[in-house]
Amino acid sequence: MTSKSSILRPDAVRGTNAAAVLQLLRRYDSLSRADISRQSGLSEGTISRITTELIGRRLVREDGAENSTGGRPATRLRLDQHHLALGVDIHKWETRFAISTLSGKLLEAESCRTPSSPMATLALVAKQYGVLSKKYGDQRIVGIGLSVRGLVNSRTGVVELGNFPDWVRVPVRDWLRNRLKIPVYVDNNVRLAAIAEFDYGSLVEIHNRHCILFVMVDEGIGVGIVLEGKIHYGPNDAAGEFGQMVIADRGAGQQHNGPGCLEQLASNTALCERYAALAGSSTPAGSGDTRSRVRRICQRAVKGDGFALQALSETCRYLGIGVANVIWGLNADAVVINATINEAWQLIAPMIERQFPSGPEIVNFRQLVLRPSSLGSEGSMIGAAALPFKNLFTTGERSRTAKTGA
Amino acid sequence: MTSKSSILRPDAVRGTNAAAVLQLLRRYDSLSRADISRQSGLSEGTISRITTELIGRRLVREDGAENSTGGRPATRLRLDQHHLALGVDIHKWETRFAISTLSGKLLEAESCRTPSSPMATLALVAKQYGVLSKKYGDQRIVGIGLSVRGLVNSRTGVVELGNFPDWVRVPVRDWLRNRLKIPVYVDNNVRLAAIAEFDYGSLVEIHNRHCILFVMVDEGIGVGIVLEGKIHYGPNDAAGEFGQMVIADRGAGQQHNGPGCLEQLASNTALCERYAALAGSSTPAGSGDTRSRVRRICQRAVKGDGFALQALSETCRYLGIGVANVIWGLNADAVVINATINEAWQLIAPMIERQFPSGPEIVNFRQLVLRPSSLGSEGSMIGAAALPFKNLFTTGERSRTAKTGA
DNA sequence: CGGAGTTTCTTGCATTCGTAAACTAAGCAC
DNA sequence: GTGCTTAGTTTACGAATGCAAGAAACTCCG
Repeated sequence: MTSKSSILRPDAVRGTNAAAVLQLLRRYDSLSRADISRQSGLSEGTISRITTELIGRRLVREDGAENSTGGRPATRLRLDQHHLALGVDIHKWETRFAISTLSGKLLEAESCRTPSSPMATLALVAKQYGVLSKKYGDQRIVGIGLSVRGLVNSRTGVVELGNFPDWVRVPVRDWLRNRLKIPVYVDNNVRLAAIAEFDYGSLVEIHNRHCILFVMVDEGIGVGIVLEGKIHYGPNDAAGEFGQMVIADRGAGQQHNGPGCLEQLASNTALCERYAALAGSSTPAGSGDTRSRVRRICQRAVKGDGFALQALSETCRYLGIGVANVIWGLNADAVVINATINEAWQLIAPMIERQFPSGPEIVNFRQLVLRPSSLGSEGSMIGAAALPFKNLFTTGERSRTAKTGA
Repeated sequence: MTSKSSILRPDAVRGTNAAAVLQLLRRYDSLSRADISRQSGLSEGTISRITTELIGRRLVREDGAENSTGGRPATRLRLDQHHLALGVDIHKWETRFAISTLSGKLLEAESCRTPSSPMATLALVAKQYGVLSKKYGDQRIVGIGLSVRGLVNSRTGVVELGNFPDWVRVPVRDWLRNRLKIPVYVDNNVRLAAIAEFDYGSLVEIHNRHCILFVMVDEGIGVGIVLEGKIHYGPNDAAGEFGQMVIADRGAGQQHNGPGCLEQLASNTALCERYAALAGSSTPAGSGDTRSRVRRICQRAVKGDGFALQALSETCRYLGIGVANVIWGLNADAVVINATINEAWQLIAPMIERQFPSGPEIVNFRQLVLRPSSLGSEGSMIGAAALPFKNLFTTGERSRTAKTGA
């Protein structure tokens, strides 16, 4: 396996380099051929040939000219907006749809209540695709990407165990692909948000980083690990469950989701319970879902409410310990937090950082960057809608999408 | 950065494929050209060209013929034993030297007391190289690999902070290279042992695995993370310090090597203290170094000694929690333990495994393999001695070593 | 206004790969 | 010895990149 996958063929070269060109255009939005040549190190001739191919495939588009700097003015190249993808983000109560371009811009978004059964949900996706496919004309939507909460096998496209009833071993990809005859991709929402943050987020410092921890806190805690620009899936597509990490062992027997694990100590639920315990039953703790309760706690903390501050501080202490644990092991150089408590970022950032050891001999935490997510709750959606384009940016994917248009 | 590193040139193809061929020969010891073609998927013609080049560079050698299976008998190919590397494993008290071949076999080993200062140690290495270089004749020793305990930057070859006095920012690589004019490589002992286990170890199940945790327990705890056959260094070459992971937070302020961290709970030192506390001062707990004390505890546990068993059990419980924490996050599919307590493997394996959650919905721990290290204390040495050959197995490294012999 | 200088982009040729297929080599079986 | 089978080599061909020459387009300056 290791041997076969590391084999190279001459025709794989073009694919890889074309992917690198597309990546550059995604990051810098607009570049001339000469710019690409300088950035990539490939010769101008090669870039010229690659771009004409990409323009022919309608992946890249010429877009006016730069001002001259004393010579022939450069032609601006951008990602073409021709190809579209349908992104679907399935929450517990709400399912959202969006159309996205190659550059990750969402053209239109729509949302509706999530049907009660998995199959009804898939049927809804199929119906929505039908409508949009007609609206945008022939062949423009090249694929569907779905974001699902829970355990997803992205290789088989099967939702093994969703975070909602009845989502057990649902063959999402095959069902939709057989019905709609277009490529379908499925992945976990945390990983998708992590990838979106890296590929389409606006945090400039992130792009140069080699090992990024993307921490999503909601009613659970999940971590997306981005290594050298690629997400780490693990052999069973189950990596990132650091929420189960035991950080406050009390001697009891170990079990799934036990009392001392990170998720039990630092999730939104934990924060709410902690606040309720402190403030007593006098405050309306039980109203609304967890997320809006957390928002209210944040607002009170910002105003100086002692109970809110204390609850937030304790929660962040545990979150900081958890993140620090992982940094010790992976030597991550960037941590991106996607959490409801980001609302009070100015307060929580130092609370988390306080748990990071410092000192002249501690090298793991040097140059570490801690940032709030730049995409917020849009992350999984953008990641989902980018899934059908993923191969273009990694292998160049010669055969599909092609149509050798023109 | 990401863009430049992902660029491919046509001439990089040969290097990559040659490296794949060498990897195959390393794993299977002996293969015919036809075998290599089948295993790699490359055509027979290409393999023929690659092997003649490798034979010319004295990296591969023909070695007799197989018995015929009805046609022309196959010519056996093996890694050539011509090129040698000097491996140096620096412990606190002892420094060991060994000569290794391309296939990772140690030809001769020698050891002596580690000098008190870093520079005296390097001078000793230089002297030893001089002796061996003469003994083995011209140019046969192509490089030196050093294994050092502590924080090592393998890119710069600088020992940032060794686990012995005065080893602070020692430019090991440059000092030796300038003096001896041959390539010098330095790395951390845990990572080297991890790589050795994967590349040269005899655990067959390990080779197919995608994410391996190599856990080394001594007076501290370090973890080597092997992803897709390559070790994870992290941006500052500081990954693997899971020994600092907090697993039993007691509310105290977080600090380096604090009381609740894995290393404090599951290292050899912790086991000794635990046993001493249980058995009281009646037993000779203080005699010998930690490692031999741990060996004695293991022997007693095997014989059924209650205190020894309890101490071992508690220690393994923590070790199991720590390993489980990492598996949740990385979804590793193999764990290799290199520890003094491996002596009582039959006892400790179930103690560790007891901390691994199981159940139909737990996918992270499915198909997980837990094994004792097959190389034991030899690991770092083998890894060190393999360092000078590393590039051959990854990029094919056309220029160096070459000499275009013959 | 026109030529020199400059920067951008394209095109033809040499080189380096791998594949496919023809071809040589070497053993077995009858 | 003749066919059959497997192993290994060689040659023609297609696909990439780099290099260098040339075409294109704009500025500057006399």
